[in-house]
Amino acid sequence: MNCDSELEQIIYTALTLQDDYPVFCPPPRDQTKSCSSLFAIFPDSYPGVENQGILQETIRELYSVLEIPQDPCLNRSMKHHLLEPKKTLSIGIYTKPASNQTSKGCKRPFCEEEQRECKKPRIETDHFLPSAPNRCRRRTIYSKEQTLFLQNQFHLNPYPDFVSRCHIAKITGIPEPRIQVWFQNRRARHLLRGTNSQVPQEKRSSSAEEPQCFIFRESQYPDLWG
Amino acid sequence: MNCDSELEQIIYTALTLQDDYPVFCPPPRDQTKSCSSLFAIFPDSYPGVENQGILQETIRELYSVLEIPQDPCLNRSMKHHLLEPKKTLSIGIYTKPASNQTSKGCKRPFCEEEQRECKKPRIETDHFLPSAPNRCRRRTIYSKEQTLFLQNQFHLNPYPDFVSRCHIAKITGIPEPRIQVWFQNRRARHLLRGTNSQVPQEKRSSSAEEPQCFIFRESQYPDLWG
DNA sequence: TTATAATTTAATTGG
DNA sequence: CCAATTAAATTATT
Repeated sequence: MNCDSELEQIIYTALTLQDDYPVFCPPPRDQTKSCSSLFAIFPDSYPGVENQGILQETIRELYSVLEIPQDPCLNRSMKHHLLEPKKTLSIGIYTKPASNQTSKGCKRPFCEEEQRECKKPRIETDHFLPSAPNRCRRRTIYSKEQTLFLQNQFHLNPYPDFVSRCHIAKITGIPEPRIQVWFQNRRARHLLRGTNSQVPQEKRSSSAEEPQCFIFRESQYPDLWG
Repeated sequence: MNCDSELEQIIYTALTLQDDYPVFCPPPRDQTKSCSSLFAIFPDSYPGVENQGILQETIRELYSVLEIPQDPCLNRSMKHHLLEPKKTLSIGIYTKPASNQTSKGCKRPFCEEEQRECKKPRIETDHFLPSAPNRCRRRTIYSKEQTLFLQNQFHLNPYPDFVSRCHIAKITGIPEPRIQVWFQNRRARHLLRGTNSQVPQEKRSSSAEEPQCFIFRESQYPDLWG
């Protein structure tokens, strides 16, 4: 896979995260300044990438659609891919130092107490947090076709790396962090780990060998492409 | 609480699991060899525990009563407590490498397909597995006193940890996994949908402070002590 | 039918 | 990444 196609995958997957981030990230303090300050963090050039202009534009669109606030909330795999210095695709997104607000690296939506209240029907919780639509994301249900596809992918490789998860995310339309969680839970339930059996038995694929070839033909999962 | 009393609690609780494991674990292939091969997995000594002989004997009894097959099926909390290397109470139960049968680490009773069949009225499932009495455990009923005690404990702390659940299990005679399920269901019913009030409202106890003191005086629950 | 035990699964936390 | 546990939703029993 060349750089451009990989970049395309990553950006596409990042775009699918947009449903997550309005929940995870509080809105920026000053809406008027958010855009300019946000775009200012991009470097002027990205060595190793050919179409600089398109890349810049795509990244701006990426951030705009994601509604990433001053402190970008990317998950670890995302950060790793975007910030990895040795990759030829190193983009280099920098985060501004937190000013006054205690910006926690928020992969998690809320602290413990807020989480408690989140479980209640929310009668008295909406007198603040004006723009937050619904702070409770929980419990997304995947369709039959999505689950079937995930199960098939799990059978092929129960340990997909970030790029593979991006592929799966693109096909299923599920954000990549949800894919990651799904595989974690699936491994916990259906993969006996740690115990002794040295039978082949769905093992973590060796990092040395080529990642397993996934079946991404549309004809096999027409419902996902409806 | 010293090591011996904690060990006593854990072992007692493990013994109360006996009703669960004949369902969770398939019977060993060869009944005549199960005992000897089972006892062989114990180490010769347990550093940090005083009464080695009594401990050995207790563990043998533990395994015997639990009818644990070659691949012990302990739930995760149990494994964590029994295998935790830094605990002074580290017992160190080893599992034999699986020989020919595909032994799964089963917290769940059956695999996915078998699990499906369990939900059905079971018409065709009993032509094999001769000694299994009833593969569907479901629906234990707790006595008035047990329920009352659980409710009181729930009022004191709706989130008991493993050790606390072991205490409750010992007093009530209910296996620890059932205790856990009971608290989960209780929280779902009486904690979350409480549209009523942000008053003290039964919150998860902070991990910093001492775990709440449970009332374990026999005089309060005479019926539980026969 | 209601109450509730049990099951499944996505999500969270901490290491 | 894993282990443990949670809430949410559902299933199923009494």
